[in-house]
Amino acid sequence: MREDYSLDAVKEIFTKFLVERKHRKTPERYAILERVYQYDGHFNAELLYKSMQNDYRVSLATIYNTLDLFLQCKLIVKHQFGDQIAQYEKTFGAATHNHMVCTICGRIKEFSDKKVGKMIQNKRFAQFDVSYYSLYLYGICKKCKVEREKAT
Amino acid sequence: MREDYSLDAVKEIFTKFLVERKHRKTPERYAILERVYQYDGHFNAELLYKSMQNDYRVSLATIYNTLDLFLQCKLIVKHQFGDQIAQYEKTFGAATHNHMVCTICGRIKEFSDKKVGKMIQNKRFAQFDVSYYSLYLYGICKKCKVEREKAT
DNA sequence: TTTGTTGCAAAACGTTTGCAGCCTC
DNA sequence: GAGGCTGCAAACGTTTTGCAACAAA
Repeated sequence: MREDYSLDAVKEIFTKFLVERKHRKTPERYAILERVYQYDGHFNAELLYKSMQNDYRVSLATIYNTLDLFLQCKLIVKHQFGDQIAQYEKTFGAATHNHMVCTICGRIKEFSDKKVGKMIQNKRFAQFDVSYYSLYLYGICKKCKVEREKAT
Repeated sequence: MREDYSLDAVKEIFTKFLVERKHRKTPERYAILERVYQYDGHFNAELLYKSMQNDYRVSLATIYNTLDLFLQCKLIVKHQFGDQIAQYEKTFGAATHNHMVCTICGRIKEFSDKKVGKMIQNKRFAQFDVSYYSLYLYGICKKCKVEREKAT
């Protein structure tokens, strides 16, 4: 994941991917890519779909289909934090970070730690080509901790 | 997560939890707990349900309800590796380990690395009480890599 | 006796699929 | 023009919920 990027660079990567795989360069795909890269944090398919309806006509099916393409060319990453809703996140322009998930309220907090990434990069995993990783810390956030203490 | 444990110890933890929270000690709950602790690797709700049907009559609803209790008292851990099916795993008796998920075939391989655990233990997370963590490495497993190379 | 828990079935939910029409290539 | 891609709606599979009957406390 890199912090310096331009939307054009991202589009270029996507175009290259589409051409290589002999997929078509449809306007829907680029419209979705632009919207996806407007999100700074997490988003899900439903949210993306609703946010696009005002200015672009796309179906949920196309959203899902297109998100899958973005996953394949690693322009986004997919998370599933305990509930059934898949969360997505852009990879370019997002600093490497990990997630703390509150097991009470479900809120997600990000934190960065270069050590984990370095450790994974340095380690050789037998017979496995690592393309990315996710580190989730589950626990209780400050807010819920305070509330719990108040209750007793 | 500890490697030395007895089923009795696990039951005791569960009983203590039920009493504390003023929940009832039903035979179904203990039957499910026993079955859950017979699994060495991952299992899902459906699998657990089907495996119990032969020797104990429980509904899927109760399975889900009970798994949730086990999660609350940390006797199991829940994973969602990309697909929609939640996977569970016992915590006692399972060595600390992380997961490598193949993005092509979905197969999951475990690996252990003490460094990650230590790093997390040593780090102080601002305003967040960590109870456990999950580290997932996504990539391509040996089998899929070989097959892909064969294809070209 | 009270009320938390159960099984059952139906509902809910996010996601996937089938298909006719459309539009890249 | 061929066939990949679209929107739409229906289907899917996992999980949740409502409710009457049951049983732990």
